[in-house]
Amino acid sequence: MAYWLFKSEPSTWGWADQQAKGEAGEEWDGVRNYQARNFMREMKLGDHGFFYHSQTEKAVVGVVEVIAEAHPDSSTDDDRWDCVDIKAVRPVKTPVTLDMIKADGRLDNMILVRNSRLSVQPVADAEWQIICGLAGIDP
DNA sequence: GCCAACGTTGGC
DNA sequence: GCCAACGTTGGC
Repeated sequence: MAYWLFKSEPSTWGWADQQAKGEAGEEWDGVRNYQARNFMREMKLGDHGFFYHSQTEKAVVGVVEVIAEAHPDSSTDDDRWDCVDIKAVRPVKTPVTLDMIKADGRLDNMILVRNSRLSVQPVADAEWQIICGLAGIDP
C-alpha cells in the first residue's frame, strides 16, 4: 500500500468537514496542479493518506483512505483535471505540527518540508511510520 | 499582511 | 520553444 498526504486550508475544507462525510467520503476536487493530479492518478483503492491543515494550524490531523481511484473532477468541465475520493478513517491523538516534522531529522526529505506548495504528495513508508508514532496512532 | 517560491499563461 | 509577467499558495 502506498501512502500520501492531502493538504487543505481548514477554512475551505477541514478535517471536521471530511469526518462529517463519513463512509461516503468526498471528492478531493479543485486541484489544478499537474504534479498533484499525477499523484492522484497513481493512487489505488485502499491507499492511506494524512490529512494536513495548512495556514493557521500547519499540522497532520487525521488519516484518510482512498475510496475511489482517479476520475474526472466534477467541479470543472476541463477534462485535464482528475481527482480521487477519500474518506476519514480516524483522527490523530496528537496533531503532528510542521514544527515537529521540521525538528525531526528523519523527516528532512519530506516533500512537505522541501516543497511546501504541493497540495497532494507521496509519503514514504518510513515517514508514515515516524509520523504515526508522533501522532500516537498505529501505522 | 507580507513576501518568497513556484507554476502557469501568453506574447514573441 | 523561450521567457517575462502574473497569480496563487503557504509559511512566517
